[in-house]
Amino acid sequence: MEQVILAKVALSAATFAIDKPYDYLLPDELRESAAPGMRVLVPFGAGNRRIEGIILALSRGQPAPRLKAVIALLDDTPVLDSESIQLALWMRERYFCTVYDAARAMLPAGLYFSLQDQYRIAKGVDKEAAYEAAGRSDHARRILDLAYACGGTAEMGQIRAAFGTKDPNPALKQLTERGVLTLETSASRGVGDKTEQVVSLAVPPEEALALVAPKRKTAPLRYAVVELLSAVGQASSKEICYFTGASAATLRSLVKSGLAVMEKREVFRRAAPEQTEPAQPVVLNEEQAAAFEGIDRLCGAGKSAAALLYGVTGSGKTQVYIRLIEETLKRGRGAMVLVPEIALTPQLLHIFTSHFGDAIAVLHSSLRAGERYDEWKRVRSGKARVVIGTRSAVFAPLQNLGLIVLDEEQEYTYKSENVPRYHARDVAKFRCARSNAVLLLGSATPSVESMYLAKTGVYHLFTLRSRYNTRALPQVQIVDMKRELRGGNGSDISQQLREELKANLDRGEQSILFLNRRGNSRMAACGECGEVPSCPRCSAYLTYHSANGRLMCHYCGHSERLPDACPHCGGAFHFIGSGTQKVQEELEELFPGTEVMRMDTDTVSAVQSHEKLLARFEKEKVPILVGTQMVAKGLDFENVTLVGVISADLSLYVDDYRAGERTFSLLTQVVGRAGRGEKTGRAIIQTFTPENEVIATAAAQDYDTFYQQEITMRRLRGCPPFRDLFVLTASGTEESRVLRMCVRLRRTLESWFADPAYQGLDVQLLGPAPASVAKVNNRYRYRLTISGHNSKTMRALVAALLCAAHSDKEMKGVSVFADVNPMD
DNA sequence: AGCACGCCGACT
DNA sequence: GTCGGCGTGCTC
Repeated sequence: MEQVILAKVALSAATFAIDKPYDYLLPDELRESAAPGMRVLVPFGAGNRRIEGIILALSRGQPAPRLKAVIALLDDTPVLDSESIQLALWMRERYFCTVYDAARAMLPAGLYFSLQDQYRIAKGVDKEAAYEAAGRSDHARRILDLAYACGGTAEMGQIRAAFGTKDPNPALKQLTERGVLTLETSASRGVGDKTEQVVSLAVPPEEALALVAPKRKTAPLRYAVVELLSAVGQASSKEICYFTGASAATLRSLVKSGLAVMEKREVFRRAAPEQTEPAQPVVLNEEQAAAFEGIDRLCGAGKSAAALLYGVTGSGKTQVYIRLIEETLKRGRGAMVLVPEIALTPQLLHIFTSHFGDAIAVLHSSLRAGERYDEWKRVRSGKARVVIGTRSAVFAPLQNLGLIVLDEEQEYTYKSENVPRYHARDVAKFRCARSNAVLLLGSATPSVESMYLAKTGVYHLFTLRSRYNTRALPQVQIVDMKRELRGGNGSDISQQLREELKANLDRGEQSILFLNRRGNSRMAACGECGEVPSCPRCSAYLTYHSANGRLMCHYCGHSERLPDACPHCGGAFHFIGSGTQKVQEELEELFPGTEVMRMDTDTVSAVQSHEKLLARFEKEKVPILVGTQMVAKGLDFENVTLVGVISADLSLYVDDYRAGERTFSLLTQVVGRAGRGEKTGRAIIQTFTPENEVIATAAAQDYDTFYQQEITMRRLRGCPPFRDLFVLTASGTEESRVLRMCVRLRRTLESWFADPAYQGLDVQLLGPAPASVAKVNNRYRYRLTISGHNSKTMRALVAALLCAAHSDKEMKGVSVFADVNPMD
């Protein structure tokens, strides 16, 4: 029998339950150019709607009767190599996402296509014949009217809009079958690539305002947009939406009514790479050299390995990284450095640029789509052989990978909270295994999991115990805030801290105060009745953005103007939140005439200003800096000799097995900020629970004791690394149904576990319980947790459960997803 | 998810 | 009689 070429394709339209490689026939004319890793346009489902897919493999095979054919190729070179395809398949199994979800995470947004279907009147069909074919069908006639009105082609979007709630598909199908219409699909490159939408007024501002003013009450957004444009002339549609709360639809309607015009404008790509002096060669001290040699030996062995570099704050891990990368490049291989957040590591970026210059590509989420795409291409082409970036950079198309460094590996930003819910550490491990590369986890306070694996010999362990220039650790003092309170001091600043600050001011030395808050956001609260505006769609408070003066919801994006007065009692609003402002005020009262600099999301908007603030703090020797978590990271200032932690407890008493680890890490980092220069540093930790072991060990900078306590607790409580938590989240608009879904899931699992085949499986079911944010976007969320071991069997069970939930007919409208060891 | 097929009520 | 409602089942 005649052999044909089959393409195995992962589909963008597939959900997890139906996701698998689908077989398509590859037409002869595509045989030459098609290759695995290319995206394709294929028909799918009973309606043969055209969707995007990606070729996973090509093979010869027998023509099956129900096989459909690939319509077109969307790429001329593969966008994924075979390793990436393997990784995508692995991610599906590991993170319960579709293969396409995984592929999407690997590609820069600038590569996305948006598919547009359009129906064209077929060649050689005249108007009369067309309407005859439409017969008495009202729908078909309307489609033809539309097509002829638009010069013979009607876009699917137009047709849908014209039909409203009615379904145009039967009529379209009829016309297509009778040869009157032909379907064409065009693929255009995705959003934001090199251009942005700029909106400006089409008429003079006064005229525009006069036109929208009468309807100010009924169409406030239109008015707000016109008002903004009158003031600023033109703005990108993104900015307008942010500042006014208008949607893209509002902008379109303004354009449609002739008030505004929208045009695409080129935006400038990548700011010219900062010119830095070539760096001096790195000189390692004895300890660093030992670690370097040990790790480099692993790299040279050409086998995959993982190592943990445990180096106390200031022990110079970066120098070790640089030497390792140099050697990796010498071997002709590529290297990757992952950091928790690019904005917080300007110094690190600077150092790497000065060492590797143009060989570096920087990838992180706040790059514009075009910039990211450019960097991605530089990596793929081999021009850039060192990649530095955040979580998603772990997918960079770096060839011949030799080394991946995960700096500050304990940071939670390495875990994705969106689909695909991957952990960069796991993906890095996979890539290293495939490329015989070395994974290096670096940290001053390693995650308990990683240290456990290092201690049990799974990872090689390298330790840097001495601080750079053998500087002494700061002297740490714990202050009991309960006693302060009893002593009549209700403020945020204890007696001791005040005295130390005074001493620093007298000596002309600088101090940093750290507020241990998880979020940096500000809420509006009524001064009279205490009302805090919350989101109408989510069970969350709205946060106040001073940049646009609006209240916004972090979960669903809802945004509203800050009311002039409390809608309940008419009282005035004031702002509560990270509390940095309050501390700033207290300090200004304590030390009149002293400048107190504040750093939180309210004073920091972009990467730039974060750096600028710090530069000013350093250069002008601003006496006191108050800030949230962003002051804890990577700041090295000679003249800072005092660090104060205002409220050490706040991150500790939350319902998360990682709370201790996170608090220890934060406190250690903050304390390490003191005394980087010639002078010895001091640190003060204020707490209401001075007896707490996490705080005590952090104050003593005693990771080993902290680790021993924590690992014992993890073992006792059945938390990672001893067990894994599979969290299933059900969501839907009806709370009772969502809860019922969780109960059903639990029952299903219990019945499966009763099967003798699973007798040996060591599992425990917890919940259902409402998610920490119980409602998002009007959808209620409940969670069911399975504590067990992340084995193939367990993952298969969870996958089967998701499929069962999907096909549960009584549970329509409730969706379920799974996450392994989530971060909240 | 999204679409077709199929089976019941209210309309020309 | 048919148009159109939404329950059910499949997607190469």
